[in-house]
Amino acid sequence: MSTVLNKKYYLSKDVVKLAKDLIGKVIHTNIDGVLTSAIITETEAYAGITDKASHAYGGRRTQRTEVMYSEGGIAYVYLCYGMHYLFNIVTNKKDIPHAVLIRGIYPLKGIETMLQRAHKNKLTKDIGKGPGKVTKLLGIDKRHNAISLLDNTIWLSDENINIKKNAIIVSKRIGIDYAGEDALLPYRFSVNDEGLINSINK
DNA sequence: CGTACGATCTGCT
DNA sequence: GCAGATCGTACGA
Repeated sequence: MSTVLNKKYYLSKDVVKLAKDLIGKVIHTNIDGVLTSAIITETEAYAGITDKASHAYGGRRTQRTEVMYSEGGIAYVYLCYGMHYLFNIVTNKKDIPHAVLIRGIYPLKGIETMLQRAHKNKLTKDIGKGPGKVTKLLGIDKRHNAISLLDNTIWLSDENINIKKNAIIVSKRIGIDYAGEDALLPYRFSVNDEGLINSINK
């Protein structure tokens, strides 16, 4: 049985717990006329105005970060290093800029399309490892910034994929050395390859 | 208006 | 392991 993640889910007050819970959930996109879906294998939490690694640190509100202050359940997509789109899920209630960055996925449906988008000819374990690759495979770009995740373009579901607790790795976040001591926070969650394969093959 | 740089990936060494 | 690609955003002048 499959359940689409609803508004209540995204309104969770605990962004770190949510980031962990999203491991093993399924993300679907209906973009450019193609349906794709993939298991979420890696996430990072960005905990609002007190988190130095967050774009909303210190309560910063700009045209770009305004999206993060919306009510949970929408997408925050932005360009990084001038060439990669990064996909985040905005969580918590309005005016609390929490978000979860999706850093890794593993393709389930629409694999042919994803291979084309990645310019690859075969499926590998690491095809969806890395936040820039996630958006590339799923076809997400800045057009999808601020869209609802309760609609039929991008949405998430719980397919009862059972990831063993001990297959989830908790670590510090990546690429945020500028965040001082907050760079050390255990806000990154990922499932190891073995745990992932075990969950898919049943 | 100018400028510095980033929640990265790839290919070459 | 490292440099290069490449550009919107943020912020100071």
